[in-house]
Amino acid sequence: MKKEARTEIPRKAVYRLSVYLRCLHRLENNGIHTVSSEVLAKAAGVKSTQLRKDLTYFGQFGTRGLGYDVKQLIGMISERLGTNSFQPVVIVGIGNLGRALLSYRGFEREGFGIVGAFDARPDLCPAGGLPVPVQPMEALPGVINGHVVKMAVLCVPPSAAQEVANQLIEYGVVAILNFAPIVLSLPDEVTVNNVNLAMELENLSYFVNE
Amino acid sequence: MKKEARTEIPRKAVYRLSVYLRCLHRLENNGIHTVSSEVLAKAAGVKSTQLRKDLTYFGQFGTRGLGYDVKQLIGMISERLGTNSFQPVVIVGIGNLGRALLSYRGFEREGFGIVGAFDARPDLCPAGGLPVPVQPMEALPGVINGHVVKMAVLCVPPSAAQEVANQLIEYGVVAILNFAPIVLSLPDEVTVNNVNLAMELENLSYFVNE
DNA sequence: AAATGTGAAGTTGTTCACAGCT
DNA sequence: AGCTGTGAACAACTTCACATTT
Repeated sequence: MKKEARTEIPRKAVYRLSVYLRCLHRLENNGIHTVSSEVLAKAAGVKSTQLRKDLTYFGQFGTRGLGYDVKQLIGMISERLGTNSFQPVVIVGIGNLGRALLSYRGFEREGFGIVGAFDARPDLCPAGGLPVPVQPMEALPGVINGHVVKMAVLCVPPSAAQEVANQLIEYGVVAILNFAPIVLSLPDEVTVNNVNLAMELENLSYFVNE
Repeated sequence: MKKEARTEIPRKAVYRLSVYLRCLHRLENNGIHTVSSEVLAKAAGVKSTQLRKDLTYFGQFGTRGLGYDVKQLIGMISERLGTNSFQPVVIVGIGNLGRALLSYRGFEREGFGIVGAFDARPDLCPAGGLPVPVQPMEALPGVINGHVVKMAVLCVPPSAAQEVANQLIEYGVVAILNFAPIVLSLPDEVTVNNVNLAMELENLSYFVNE
């Protein structure tokens, strides 16, 4: 009930926006200023009509007979995705995967910054080479409040995931990137994106058998 | 043109099969032998009609008035997903993420086994604590042939991804789990699942602004 | 009585066809 | 002439309603 106006925009369209953004950045780096829906769509692996339809969910940005201004489109999409402004993120659960994500440089480049890493047993997490220290769970509410954190990455074991998610929500987080292989039950106003590596492999496996 | 019969089954339904499988395993561990579509669907976070429709793509497995046999369903889904038999996997690109995936134990449990890890510069990959040694790219075709590998996990930098993907296909791989943030162009008979962490965060970020 | 399986209806997302700018 | 923007047609997926089975 809070996601009015924007809820009408297909979630898949929002996903594709990220793909377009990446392609546009590549074009920009190559010194290209203007691009047609045909060309951009091909780069993004979609049909040109879909690209145009996706963009019109957000407004009119093209020039008929000419195409789209690369810089302007980048600006528009970045703004809509909220990657223009700095977005603080916490990561909970510093096992193998959590550590890898902490070390992953890709986030900063896109406007995200990890402002806190947490684990139930920070003493068991080798601190070597991590950009931020691993803190105990007790420190979580303080950091979330201090940085006004709205987004969290969840890498705890499945048995702990629901409980930790509940805590995150309670402290003010409204969006969770969940790597734990369970279905979280959370209020509707919270957005959850699930990434399940075993599931992706299983899915591929299905298609391997012709 | 090769995916006859099976192509008719919605890809999303295949994805959900993995979710159901996980829930069924949990039920089995709790000593539950029979489950209704209502209960299983709730556990999986879908509607019961959808669960039933998904299952009927593969046959009839329930008993009216009673429900589904947990063990039997597990067997059926595992077989369809191909996780009953051992599925060898190679992983290419042993950076932060690649290393994390190598150390991730979840794969083995699901019937997958990493039979080879490869990197353009194995000398730069600290070998400590990895279950398999990191080999140079030259060793790739030999391993793929030797183990009849059909699936690969791709964690190389975006600039190298397309080229490495082409090699993998050439050597006989038909399914790729791609972590590189680019759109791979590959023949239709190859299945690609993309996982893009920055994109998942961007997507969440969109929903953070109400 | 309880719960599955399924055609039909409904919903959502994609593509077409072309009108409308530049 | 070229390319965008968009209502209408289409396709894919989901949900409903209920007949069917145990």
